Amino acid sequence: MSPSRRHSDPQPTLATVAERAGVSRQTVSNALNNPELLREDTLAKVRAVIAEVGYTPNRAARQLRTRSSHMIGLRFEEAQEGTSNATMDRFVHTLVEATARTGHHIVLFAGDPDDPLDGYDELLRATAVDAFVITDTYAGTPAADLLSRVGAPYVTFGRPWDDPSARHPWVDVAGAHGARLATEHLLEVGHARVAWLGWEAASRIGEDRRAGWEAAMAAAGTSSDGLGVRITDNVDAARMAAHELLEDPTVTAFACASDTLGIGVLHALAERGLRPGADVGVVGFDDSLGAQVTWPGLTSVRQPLEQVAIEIVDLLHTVLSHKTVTEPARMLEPTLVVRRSTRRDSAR
Amino acid sequence: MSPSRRHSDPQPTLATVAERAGVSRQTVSNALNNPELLREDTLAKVRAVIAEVGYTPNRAARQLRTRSSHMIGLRFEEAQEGTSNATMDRFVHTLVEATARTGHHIVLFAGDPDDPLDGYDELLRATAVDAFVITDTYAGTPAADLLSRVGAPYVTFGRPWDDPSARHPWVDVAGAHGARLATEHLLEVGHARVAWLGWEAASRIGEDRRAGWEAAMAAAGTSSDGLGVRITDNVDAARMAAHELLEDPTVTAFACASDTLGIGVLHALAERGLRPGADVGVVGFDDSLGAQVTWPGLTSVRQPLEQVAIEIVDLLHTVLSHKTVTEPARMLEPTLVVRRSTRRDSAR
DNA sequence: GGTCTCGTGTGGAACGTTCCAAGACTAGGG
DNA sequence: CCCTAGTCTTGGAACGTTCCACACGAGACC
Repeated sequence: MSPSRRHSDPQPTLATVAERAGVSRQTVSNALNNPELLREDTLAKVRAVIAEVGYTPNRAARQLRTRSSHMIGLRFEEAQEGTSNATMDRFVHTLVEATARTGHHIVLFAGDPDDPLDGYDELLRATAVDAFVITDTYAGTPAADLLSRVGAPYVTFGRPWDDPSARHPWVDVAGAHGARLATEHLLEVGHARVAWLGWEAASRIGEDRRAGWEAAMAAAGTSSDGLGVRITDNVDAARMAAHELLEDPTVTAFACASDTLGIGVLHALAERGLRPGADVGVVGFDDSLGAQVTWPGLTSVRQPLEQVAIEIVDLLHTVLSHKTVTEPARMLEPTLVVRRSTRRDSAR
Repeated sequence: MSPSRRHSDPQPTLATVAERAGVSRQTVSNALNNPELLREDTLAKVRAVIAEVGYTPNRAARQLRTRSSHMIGLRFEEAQEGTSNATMDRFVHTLVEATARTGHHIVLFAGDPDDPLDGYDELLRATAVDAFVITDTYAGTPAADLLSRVGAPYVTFGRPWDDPSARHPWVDVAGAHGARLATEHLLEVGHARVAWLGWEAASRIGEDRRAGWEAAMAAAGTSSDGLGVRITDNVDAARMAAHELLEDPTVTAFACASDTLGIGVLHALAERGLRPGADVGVVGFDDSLGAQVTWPGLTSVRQPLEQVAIEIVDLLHTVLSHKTVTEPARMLEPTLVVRRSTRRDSAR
């Protein structure tokens, strides 16, 4: 029994592979990164040895030399009730899958909720990540500004609301279009006066969606006066607002800025003995799990989050390969998922 | 204007700091990693320079030398409808925060859904992560077995169902206890015959929870014969099962293995014109967003996911510092969140 | 006064990779 | 036959950090 016998064989390195293949280290490196430089038989031989010993390049060494970590930073925000938080993992999952295809990984980091910049520069200075994906553009874009200033690559999910002249790459979903789809659907189903339950005026996203509702109402030639309400994103606030609007019997439909609000309306209907769909139409926003499971099913605007993630990775890839981004801004369109809350027939 | 002027100053390194502070590289390294080795004034001087130039150690270099990346791998599973998926981001968020406190980060990776091992050894061989957190112990623990075999550290969320003799560190929530709490609560509120809606027998977690219901029923001296049902985790299956059970007028309460099933019961009640809480009691499991927003609010068993994450990080920390783990298995207890679906008074 | 210890600080080497400049071999042209 | 151009391969250096062995000076002890 040899005394220095290791519990398992040490990790194979470039040198190990080179020796076994009878070539130099650099040749093995080329086999991995520039295979076209090698003669066919040499390449085949090296590859065989790589497979045989199960060699994988050491990321740290590669990162040290090339100054690129193949890691993408994503600040994982505090789970805030309501908004699009619940839909976040649909997005993150596709992001992980899409980045994997280019050999990148997603690194999550936390940050002080009161400091939108916290965490970014630490990772950057430690050269732990190559780029960032920024998802919170609700409250301006301080993180994006910071990264621009230090010249770090990033892509945002969300347009630069405050600065239309910003030239950084971003992907967003046309919320106004989604609200318009929702409203048009309700009008088509036969509702004349469609109310809007939206967020406070400070929310850019909320105002954008509201604009879609207004546009659809205007296009139908219906006045939207007194039908639009701004409240906080919370079931009870929506329930109470719905009760108030339903005092006017001509109001028979609600388009909402979120599923939470839509569910609040359903609560109000339940309390009034009104049937969702048959009596009053309701549309939510985000197609969250809540919309899917709540009784009797809430029609909702679905954001193409998978596509958003794919576009973001595509932009990241372009930015990281130092190409100029020809089209840095991409706006995607949401779709409508119809459920029983907008079906006039009460048949199941 | 100097011709070689860079857009921004290059990253400061250990050498930069050493030179400015008039000490050697090693002394700066010690200031960071072994401050007790330095004289007080030297330490102060070095720290001042570090702060002044904004130095952060390069992770790649450190990782290369110390062979530890301070990264924790987490395979981000496909979002599967139902189960505890919806609650996953509550868990992940705390995990990120807790790991940050020890200077670690979470790296997400994807894997072929059909291959539970996919992705693990690639990260491992590339020395990209120090350890893993494994969250899917439903279908056995092939990933854990792989990691054990190659000697890689890991902690699982979920006990080793198939192998009680397994000695790896894990954290889990006592599902049986949760179901027991749910059932006892329903009995206390005045329901005599509490039905159980659970998953198929193949689910270890499902059977564990069911055992809690059976225990509570037995303790109350009530027969549970014919009251336990095994179905797939889906709203409609639960709705139909509830309709069937409600044909027996003595059945006035349901404990469920998931919120999805609980919501299915609420659908059935709505269709029968029965009032949740007042007429029939319903308890779900997981305290998902759905339980919180669905009308009129679903009482549910809440898993202490934040605590689970904290315990996992604690175990990871112990494992990574090569200490022997004194208590590798930790079972946490869930709590009951009471909402209107179990309130007999119909007052709001 | 020499030696031994202790508290501090130093410079060389190493981690595993890729960049760089140059070497070895092959083939083609004068 | 030599020179050159081109193809393929090579060893040395470098990335920024930490490990290691050792140097230095001060005080304690014999």
